[in-house]
Amino acid sequence: MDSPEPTKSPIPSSAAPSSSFSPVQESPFSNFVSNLSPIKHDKVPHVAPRFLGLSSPPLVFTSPRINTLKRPQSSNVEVSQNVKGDEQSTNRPGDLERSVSELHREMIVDIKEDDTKDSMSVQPSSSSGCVDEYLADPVEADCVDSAYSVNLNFKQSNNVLESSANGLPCSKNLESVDKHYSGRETDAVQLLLGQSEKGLETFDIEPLKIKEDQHGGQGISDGCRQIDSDMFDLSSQEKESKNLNPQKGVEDDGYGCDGFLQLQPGSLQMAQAYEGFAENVGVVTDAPFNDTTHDLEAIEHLRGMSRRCLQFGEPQPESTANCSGSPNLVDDVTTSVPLATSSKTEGLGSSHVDLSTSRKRRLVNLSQLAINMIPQSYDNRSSLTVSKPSGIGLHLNSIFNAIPTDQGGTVSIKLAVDSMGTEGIKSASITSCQSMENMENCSDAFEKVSTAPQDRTLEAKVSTIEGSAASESLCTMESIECHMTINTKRKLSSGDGDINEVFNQQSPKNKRKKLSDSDEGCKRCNCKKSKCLKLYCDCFAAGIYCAEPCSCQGCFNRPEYESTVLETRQQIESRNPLAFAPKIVQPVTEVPVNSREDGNWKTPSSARHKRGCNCKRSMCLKKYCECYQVWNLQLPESSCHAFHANVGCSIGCRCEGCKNVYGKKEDYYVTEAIVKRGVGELSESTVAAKKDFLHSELCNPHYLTPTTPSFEHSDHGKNASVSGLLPMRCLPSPESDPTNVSLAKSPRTSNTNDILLETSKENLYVGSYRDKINYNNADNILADDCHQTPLPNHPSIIIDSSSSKPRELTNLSRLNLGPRSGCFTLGGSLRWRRSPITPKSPIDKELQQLDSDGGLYDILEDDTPEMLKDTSTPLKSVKASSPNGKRVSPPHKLHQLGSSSLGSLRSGRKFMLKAVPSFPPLTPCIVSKGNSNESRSNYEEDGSKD
DNA sequence: GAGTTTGAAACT
DNA sequence: CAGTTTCAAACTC
Repeated sequence: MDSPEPTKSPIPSSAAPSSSFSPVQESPFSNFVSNLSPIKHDKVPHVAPRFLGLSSPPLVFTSPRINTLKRPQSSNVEVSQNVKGDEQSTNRPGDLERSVSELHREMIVDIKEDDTKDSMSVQPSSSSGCVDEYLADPVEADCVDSAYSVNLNFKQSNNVLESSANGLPCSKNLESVDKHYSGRETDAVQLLLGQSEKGLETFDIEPLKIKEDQHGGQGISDGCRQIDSDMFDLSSQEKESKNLNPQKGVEDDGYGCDGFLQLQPGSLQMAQAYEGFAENVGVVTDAPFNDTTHDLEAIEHLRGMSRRCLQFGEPQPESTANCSGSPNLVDDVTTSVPLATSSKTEGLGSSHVDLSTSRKRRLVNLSQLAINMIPQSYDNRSSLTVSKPSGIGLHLNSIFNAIPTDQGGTVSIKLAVDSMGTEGIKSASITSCQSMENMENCSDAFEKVSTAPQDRTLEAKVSTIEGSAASESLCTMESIECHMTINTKRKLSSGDGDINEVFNQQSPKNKRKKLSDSDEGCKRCNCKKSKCLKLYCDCFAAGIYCAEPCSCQGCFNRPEYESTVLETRQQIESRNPLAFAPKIVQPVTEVPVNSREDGNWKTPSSARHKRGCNCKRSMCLKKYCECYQVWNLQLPESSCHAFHANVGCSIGCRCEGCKNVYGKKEDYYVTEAIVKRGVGELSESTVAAKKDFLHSELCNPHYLTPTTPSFEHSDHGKNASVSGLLPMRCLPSPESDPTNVSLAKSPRTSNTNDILLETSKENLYVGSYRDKINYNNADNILADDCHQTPLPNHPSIIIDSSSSKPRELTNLSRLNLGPRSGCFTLGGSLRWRRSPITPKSPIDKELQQLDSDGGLYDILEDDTPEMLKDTSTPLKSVKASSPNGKRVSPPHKLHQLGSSSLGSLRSGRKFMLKAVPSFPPLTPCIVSKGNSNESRSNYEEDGSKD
């Protein structure tokens, strides 16, 4: 079911309602699809399909990966649907199209004028890319989270792209479009109009002419201002001419656009137009329309969305191929364009945005987007929830770590934004993203952005807007984007299973291109004897299906063997609930001390390995060391991103002669000792650090994947000492040692986080509780929505938000429970995942509180710490918790578990174990609903066992 | 590309 | 729980 079937299913669904794109449509199928594709995305480059349906098989990464995977899927699904709709629309020579085409022309003209000013330079996707990225970010975030939730926005973007694709009679046109950047917008428009036949070149020329003709009199300088007005006018005209239902658009906006797209009034309109797009068959036309009518920003958003969609699109093609009721269209789009097309399409979409968008607007829009995005997550559930981590527990963590490390809390946000933008740009031009390169690029982009005053303003706005939430969303966005690109690559490359088949369908060439483009970095497994059914296999461990990039032999980690995979996963999880949990736990604790001062989060122990390494000869200086190891996301995805875990060794490590560059075990002790000294005192610096840390964490996957800590906890602390961070946190568990918490924390507690925990258990609990509440509220809302309108209604939202999140939320809401022990653990992990975004607002509040109370950490910690706290035996070393201690797939199931056995919650382990095993199936809401009980039962069983 | 080294994962 | 084996990645040549 997970991968293949779902993908297929979506097709019909999409096909059925060609015109209507109601988010609901995405529902089950879309969810499945999203899940499937997302998996791929997660691994990104490789497009490794995750184990969708597998309830137990945590989707690969219960935490982040799943989300990422899902996102792409959702996007794909949506896209497929959209495509269908587009096809229909495009195919239909409706009056709307005509009118639209006309409008587009006008639009184009206007845009060009604007572009000439702003974008002329911008045209190169790069410049626009930033904005686009920003805009896109939201979308991406949606996509990312959307794993479950199908972001309307994303859909819209997808729709646009698809529509464009549809409009393009020939894949070649798309390519040409890509090549002819300037012509992109026009091309897109034309495509939308169905003028693709003429060819890109003609488009380029025509639009220009049009500009001259229509706006010849207008100065370029006027472009921006007038453009806006013109845009509006045009939009209104278009609407009228098209007979499009503005209302629909508005309503739709309510879904997706409001959340993300709502930027400015104009942008809103744009968003609406987009939404209207999705709904209306003439989506394509709408897209252009939006571009023209709405602010460039909106366009960029759309573009970014489309772009991301495209990126996802790679997977999309798969999904589309699988799902698309009309293989022709799919084939046309996918095969002709495949990955490349996706990128191209992105380029197109981006180009539109780029051209149209002006920095200022961008800035504004971005800020708004950031804001909107946050709400959207709630509203839409889609992106915000993104649960960055969803992408990948470890990987994400590593990624996030990297980001924050570089620039720290707020900075990380900026990076996220910037990176988003840069990524978008690059991705536009370059579909394939190379993990490290991408990151670097992102960072570079970030720098660039920072340099630009406008960008700065944006950044500031973003940061201010939702603070951590925004940053998170952004971060997630970035990661998502990266993943997206990677995923697309992977999708392209991946041909395994149905999903893979889909890719294959697209076109080997495309795949190859993508692979080649993106991917050298994206390594995948090379298993020969394990059949990719053991943790030896990175893919399997990551919860991803093996794909083309893999050179494994006798691989069973494929959609075709889903049942086998699931069973195996279950077995492994039964042995070690944390087996699939992220290995790296966030550094919450450590960051503050050394790294902060230095500004290096990475440095010493920003993140910790769950179990800790056991190096004896490598001195923790080689990749053999899991702490030092460069986590290429461990997953294929990671490989692409190639994020360095940069995890310092900690007490948990049993390494000998540790020389870990990122933090020696000895150093860790020292730091701990220092911390201990100051533990009792929460200096302002610590508080600030905490704040920063929170922000960073928000961005960091760890939060998303608090599981690790919990897991560690759960591990029983076999290595109590082993798991540096976790143990630290765990120790504090009030229950276990309320009074001695600090003591219990022991050395590790030294970490600021630990300190915080120590400082006030109450605070922690309270904070965590609050978080829970907040999250719960949001979750509840989401959950309600989900439940009420499972997939269909809020496909995007429900589906994605870290796919599992909705479930979790629902579970949480159910559980709601409370009291800390159980609730906390679950809530924490769950919250984070699901609400990295949603929570933001709450988080911000909490941060503020923390400021005053220093409880922020609590929240953060709560996620894991609570888990840990709950864990009866904090000291148990990580190993104990998870012998393997590898990736603990966190959370998804945690909620369920929590729900199932609140009473058992106390025993962190039980909880953890339950949670771990019960990874929510990749499939979104549906699964969650249906499986929730199962997972619960499982958890409960585990708990009973415990 | 083949072989070696390494340490995690799995097994006993 | 400890020890051993298996495994695949990382590394070296």
